[in-house]
Amino acid sequence: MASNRRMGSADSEKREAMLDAAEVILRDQGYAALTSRNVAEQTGVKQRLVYYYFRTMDDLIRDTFKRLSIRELARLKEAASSERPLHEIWRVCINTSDARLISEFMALSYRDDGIRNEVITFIEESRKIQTTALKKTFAKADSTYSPSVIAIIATSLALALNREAALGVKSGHAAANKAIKDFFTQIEPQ
Amino acid sequence: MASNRRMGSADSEKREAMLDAAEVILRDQGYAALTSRNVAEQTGVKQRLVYYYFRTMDDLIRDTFKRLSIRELARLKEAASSERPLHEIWRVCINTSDARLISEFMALSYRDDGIRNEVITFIEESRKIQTTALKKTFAKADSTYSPSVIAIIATSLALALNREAALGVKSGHAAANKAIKDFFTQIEPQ
DNA sequence: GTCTATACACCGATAGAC
DNA sequence: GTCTATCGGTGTATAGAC
Repeated sequence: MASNRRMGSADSEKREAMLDAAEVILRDQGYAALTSRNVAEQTGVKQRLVYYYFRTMDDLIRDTFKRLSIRELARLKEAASSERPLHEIWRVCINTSDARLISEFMALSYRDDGIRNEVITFIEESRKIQTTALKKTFAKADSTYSPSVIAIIATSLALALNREAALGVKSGHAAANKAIKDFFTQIEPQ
Repeated sequence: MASNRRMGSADSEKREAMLDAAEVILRDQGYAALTSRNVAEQTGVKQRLVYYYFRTMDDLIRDTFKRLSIRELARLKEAASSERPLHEIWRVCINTSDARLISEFMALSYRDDGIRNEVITFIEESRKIQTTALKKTFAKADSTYSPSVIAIIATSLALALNREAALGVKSGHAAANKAIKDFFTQIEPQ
């Protein structure tokens, strides 16, 4: 039963501010705290206005992830087209969005079809970008490693290092980071 | 302000049933749905009884993770003392708790001090078990790989494979799994 | 041990004024 | 565009009867 409530345009400044607020709330307080009242307060408006820009709270969460996804894929593409793609992609993965924010979207993706589809698309897109970059560089260096396997391992490791660092665990991190960088330097010198 | 409400003992059957219910709810519906009403319904009792066995809902969540943590560490220890520790530990990591359940505890650990401490202890304990097992096997095989780096990489990869499989993504998984197993077989043959 | 009943806060979403 | 006011529903936690 769709209501015929009036809605604001998608390029409004207030709307962007609400997406910003949603990111902050998700990161700091988790998805249970992502309420229309909290978004309104953080944005400096009244609760009712949130429903002027978003049909439901689910819509707001999805749009928040979509915006994040576009931003991260753009960073990856830029890194892939740089002079040292392996090193630059690793740098992007290690300096990605806050681990707390990612973990919220992960948890949500298992129960919200809309977010799950967005997350799957993001994973597949980023893996494609990474694998393509690795393939090119490996070919130049006559390496026999499997680009797709290295892509999965590096992504997994970067996520885990970020997650643990956010928790305060860091034993063995420096060594793992060095091992990956040494491996990439061997294939992509200078 | 602690209340002097009466409390049930820690080894009651109903209490265990409530922890079981909490795991199911967390896995299937997420932490926002982990309410005293839902736990009561799933356990077949009235809401009030949940507060007879747990002082607060936070206590219930923490005890749920503690029980899970003990169970998983026991499985790891058993694997480490088997005849083929590397292969057995990898098997335990790949067949660990449901990825959805883990992601809920991960998200919670960033905001609940009690859970965070339990999670940190779990990570450090399991890493110690893994690294010790790797060290022994590597020494026997004269391998020069760093046990702690391999432990972090393998754990990260297992978590990522489980997470993506739960989402429905599986491209490159078979190859990654094979690469790890080949590596372990090289060091730990038969 | 287990229950009914209840206090009080907060949630999503809407109607309709300005 | 932005607001006040409000609906019905659900959350934690408690008092106290049986």
